[in-house]
Amino acid sequence: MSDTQALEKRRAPVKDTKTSKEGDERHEAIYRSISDAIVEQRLKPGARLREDALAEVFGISRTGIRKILQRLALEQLVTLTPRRGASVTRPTADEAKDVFDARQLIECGLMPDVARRMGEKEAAELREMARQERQALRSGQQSVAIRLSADFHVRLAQLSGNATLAEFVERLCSRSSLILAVYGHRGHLGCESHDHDDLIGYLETGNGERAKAFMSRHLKAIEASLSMVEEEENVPDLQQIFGG
Amino acid sequence: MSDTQALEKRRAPVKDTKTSKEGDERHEAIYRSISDAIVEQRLKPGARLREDALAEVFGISRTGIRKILQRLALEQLVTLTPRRGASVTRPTADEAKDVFDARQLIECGLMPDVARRMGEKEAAELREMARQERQALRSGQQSVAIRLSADFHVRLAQLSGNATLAEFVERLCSRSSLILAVYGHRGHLGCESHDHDDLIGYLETGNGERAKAFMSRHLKAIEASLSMVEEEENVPDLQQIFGG
DNA sequence: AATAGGATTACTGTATACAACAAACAGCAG
DNA sequence: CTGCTGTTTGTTGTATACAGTAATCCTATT
Repeated sequence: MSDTQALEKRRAPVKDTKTSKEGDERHEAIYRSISDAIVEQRLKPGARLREDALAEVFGISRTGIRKILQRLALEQLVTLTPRRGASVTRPTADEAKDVFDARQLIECGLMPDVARRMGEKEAAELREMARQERQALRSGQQSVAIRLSADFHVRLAQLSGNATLAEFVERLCSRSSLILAVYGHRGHLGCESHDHDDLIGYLETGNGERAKAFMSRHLKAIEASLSMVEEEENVPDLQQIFGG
Repeated sequence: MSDTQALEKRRAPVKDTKTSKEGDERHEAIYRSISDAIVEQRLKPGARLREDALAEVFGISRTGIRKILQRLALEQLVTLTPRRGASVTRPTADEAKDVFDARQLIECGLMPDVARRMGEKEAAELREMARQERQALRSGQQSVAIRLSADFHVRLAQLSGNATLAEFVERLCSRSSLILAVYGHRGHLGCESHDHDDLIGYLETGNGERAKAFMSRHLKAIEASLSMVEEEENVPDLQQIFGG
């Protein structure tokens, strides 16, 4: 296999001209590739992410991969253990609670601002996003639907006009997708499909308080739909059983 | 000068045994060194942070410095421009508004939880922090006082029990220090010294709503104390003057 | 004398090589 | 047959070398 590797290495230099011209954008694309794969659960929690393997797949060296991995680690999508490398984060029940409490506080608090800044153009954009989400769900693409749902919440936060809080919501939504992947029931992905449309309705009429209350219930419903049993790891039980 | 550099390089290997044993902790220490220097305004907004220089100062190679710089960039304490390197972030007025709005939402929203979890031990710890802050202020160490004030707000958020939101507050406080450094008046650092003690009082008696209202006024007062004039940079005027 | 153009310099971006550590496996002893 | 230890392999951590780019300075020309 190392022979194949050696041969494939020759393909990298071909991209050099392109890489040097738009290196940052390539990094961004790779980052998003991995991020999407995690959020869409194609990379399952606990999956190991070896630097060599990623470097080979994306045709850049380990240096760049490490940079991306660190960014993902800071966003808590991957866990970086000192000499063991990177793996997709497996959120604990406590973390899940923290994330949803945080979403309650921030996303609900943002609704009045969003309602105030809501125009026809924004409403149309959100409706289109909700439509795509429904469509994905109907055609059985649950992974895609999860990501589109997260995108919807993020876009909503961005419409508040506060970039800092929008960024926080983005991170919370990414982690939520991970939480859904671990604790969610198959066939019931957090957001009910009509919920988002209802929400747009309240926002469109400028009814911030109503939207806030609705968002609160919406998030509570998602959280309630989770089954908070910590999946047993490979060899964890002994300590638990004997009261370690 | 490059000769001196070449000679000094020999000092690095001496540390290797130590570095390899506790490399992570050393990185953490360096990170905090730089972070503190920024928050305490010993590194002023706009200051360039050359990788070579930092690498030499801390006795590690550029690789490690880059890692730290990237982390600081993600926290928005330093700005990383593509081929120009790193510099201390100079917050804009818009960013300042976003940050303080975010603090209003999050820190105020956290107060009821904090009040609920407040015990004697926690109150004592906070009073000690407030005392140190007053002392630093009295002895003219404004830089230190700014950092201690930020530490106070962060510790408060941690007492809410929500690690995720506490982390957000930490980042917001760091950026606030930067904002104070740029837009604050000399001699009037954001937090009034007695404010924090009053706040502890409300929290100690479990009066979450009162604490919430007080925190809101507290933050508003800090924001109001800023003079929101964007400092002229070195050579920026031409475009502004001629309506670029 | 001032400006434009070119050359040099200084800095970052990237890859690769080397070293250290942890885990897995095999071999040996009980 | 089971448990322990030594070796080997695989993977990360760190440094350094090389390349490319932007900024600065110097020179020449108008």
